[in-house]
Amino acid sequence: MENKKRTTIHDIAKKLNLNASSVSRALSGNSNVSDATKQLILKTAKELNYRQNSMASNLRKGVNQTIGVIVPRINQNFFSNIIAGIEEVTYQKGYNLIICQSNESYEREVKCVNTLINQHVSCIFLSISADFENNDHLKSIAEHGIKLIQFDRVDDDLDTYKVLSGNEEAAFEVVSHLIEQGYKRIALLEGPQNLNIFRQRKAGYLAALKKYGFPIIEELIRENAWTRELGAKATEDLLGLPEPPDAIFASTSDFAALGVLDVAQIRGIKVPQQLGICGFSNEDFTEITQPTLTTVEQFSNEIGENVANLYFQKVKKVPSDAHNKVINIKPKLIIRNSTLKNS
Amino acid sequence: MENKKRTTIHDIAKKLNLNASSVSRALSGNSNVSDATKQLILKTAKELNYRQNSMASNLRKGVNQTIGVIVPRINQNFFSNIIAGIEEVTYQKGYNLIICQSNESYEREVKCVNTLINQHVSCIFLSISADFENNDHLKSIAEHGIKLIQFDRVDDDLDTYKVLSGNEEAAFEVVSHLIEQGYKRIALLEGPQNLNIFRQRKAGYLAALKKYGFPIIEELIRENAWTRELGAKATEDLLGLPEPPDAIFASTSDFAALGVLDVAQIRGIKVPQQLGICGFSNEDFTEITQPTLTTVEQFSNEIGENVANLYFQKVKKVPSDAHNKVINIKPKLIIRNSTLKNS
DNA sequence: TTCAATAAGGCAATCGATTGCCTAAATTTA
DNA sequence: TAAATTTAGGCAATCGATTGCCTTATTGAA
Repeated sequence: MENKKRTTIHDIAKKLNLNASSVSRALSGNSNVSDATKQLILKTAKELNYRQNSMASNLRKGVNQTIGVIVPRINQNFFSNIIAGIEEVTYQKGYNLIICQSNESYEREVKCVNTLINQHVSCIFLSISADFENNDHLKSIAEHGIKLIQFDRVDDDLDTYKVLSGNEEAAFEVVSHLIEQGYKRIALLEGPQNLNIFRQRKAGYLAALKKYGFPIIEELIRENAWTRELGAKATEDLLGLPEPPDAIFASTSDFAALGVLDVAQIRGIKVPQQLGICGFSNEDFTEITQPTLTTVEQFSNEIGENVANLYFQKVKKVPSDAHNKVINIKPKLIIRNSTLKNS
Repeated sequence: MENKKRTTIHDIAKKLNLNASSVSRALSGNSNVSDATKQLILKTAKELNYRQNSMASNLRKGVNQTIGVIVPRINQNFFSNIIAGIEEVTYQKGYNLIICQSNESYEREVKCVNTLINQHVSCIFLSISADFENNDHLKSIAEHGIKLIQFDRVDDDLDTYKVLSGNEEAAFEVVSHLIEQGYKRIALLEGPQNLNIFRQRKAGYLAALKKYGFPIIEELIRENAWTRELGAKATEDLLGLPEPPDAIFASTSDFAALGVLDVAQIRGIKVPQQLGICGFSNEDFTEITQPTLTTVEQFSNEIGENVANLYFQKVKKVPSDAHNKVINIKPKLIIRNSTLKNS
């Protein structure tokens, strides 16, 4: 049933008593083929159901219209929206996407990189995994003549184009907003500090405290609270302090903020009156909770579009220029009820 | 700075005064190479930073360890979870994934298929777009010797392996549950009927009504309500009827159910006492709403895993057998407060 | 010591498309 | 009409890896 043999340009050539080179030229719209034979070739190509073999073509031409994308998890809103944004642009350009997920594992990230190198992709778009160890694998990308664009979670030490979200500014805005709403003891749920994004968010938190002359209270800063459960657990701890916080900034994610809200509801603590809560990323559910959650919109789709456009407009064209350039996608503070103490 | 030339097996051969064939054999772990030279080759391969060119290898071997996936939208939870499930399996097998989104457009779906055919992927996993027109493009997949597995939204006319969610059974269960809770006039928000999944959900709805001897009331069945906004609009209409429904089954999605809930809250209608609401797909937010939403869990991750396993266990091995086989992933009714009138 | 069997590795074709170079025919120009 | 130029299309190498076949060299058996 299955035609194992696919038709090649040689089949077309044989049928028309021509040489494969003419067929190739006709199909690629090249000159040096008369209009009559060109039409004939196109017609028989259609008849024989011919499809170009991209592998052969790419091999010969030494290029590959394929881009590799590595993200920690495909099925996280933030990343799947970035991928959607990337895909929108690359599709227009006729490029293919090979998508890999590192599952937050360094080992697996290395394997993904190796696979993509073997595939000779023309560029890799990467957001590093949570247990990032070192950038040897990223260096080897360049060694094999492959471009690299980092986004969101990046290795600062590496000299590549980067597309970032303004994490520090956003966190600064969040904390400023909390302070202006009258909150006095603001706790921070922070993520793994080997990731730039969490370092930056913490920096923004600290900068805002400093600006307003607030003291830095170490016991109000909690590490590794990035799931709903961990957010809840950290909140239990915080609320058990002799001097508990009156606001919690879940800088890790909206899920952590949800965990905070869970605990507040269980304990009958009024949000935002007794406790202010702010998350990060503007997940869908943040406008459904009671009260609705203040959060930060990161424009993930735009981040993806920018990454892809960066490749086509800069990296692909002027490779030597592709160093240490950073694009910042400015996030936006979305103020909702969970922090509106004053209103 | 960039080493444009990547090392090939010929470079290694030249350096060691060997023939490329020996290098190839050594690297592929083949016999016919002495252990001494094999070690030598592996060592120099590492020194020269050699990476196999998958394109060349695939071309020669006539195979391609790549699978194409086409989904309506990458950034929809249901689909991104399926992709994550697929990726988990294919990654283990050393296969790559090329992911495309049709954006619910038939034209674009056709283009995606063509791209994947050109890429010589070994199999395509597909869920059809909402404005599906005909299956010509799907037929051409087989004509080019490429396997096809359909999942979730499938073309029934086509003779392929399929992985489905038990939509009809699930809808039947939903409506039975509503009836058992004492709801008397149950409305249906339905999706485009050219998609099998929505036809099946409607069939389940009708079957349940029939079983319980309930009449089919056409004015309670509303088409194309699959977003939050459209769900809200349909609800406004329904509640404006002389005899409004006392339950609404948003078979299209949880988002539509959310729209229903919006309207109920605006109008001060008590859920579940005055109006029962049930959604579909078990989105994260359904357990956050007030009241929590009854819905259907589809186990999207498992669907993805099944699709991929199907390929490796059946389709790849016994191609001739790959016809008209259907795997059903049984969904589960998640009963929450929005339909618990009795309790 | 001789012959057979095995091991090690080279040669060259192949996968399918592309492209530089060359030739023959057709067309233009002088 | 002859020379110059353009056009059409063939030839063969190439991209990098693989593999069937063949040739030596080596080992073992008789």
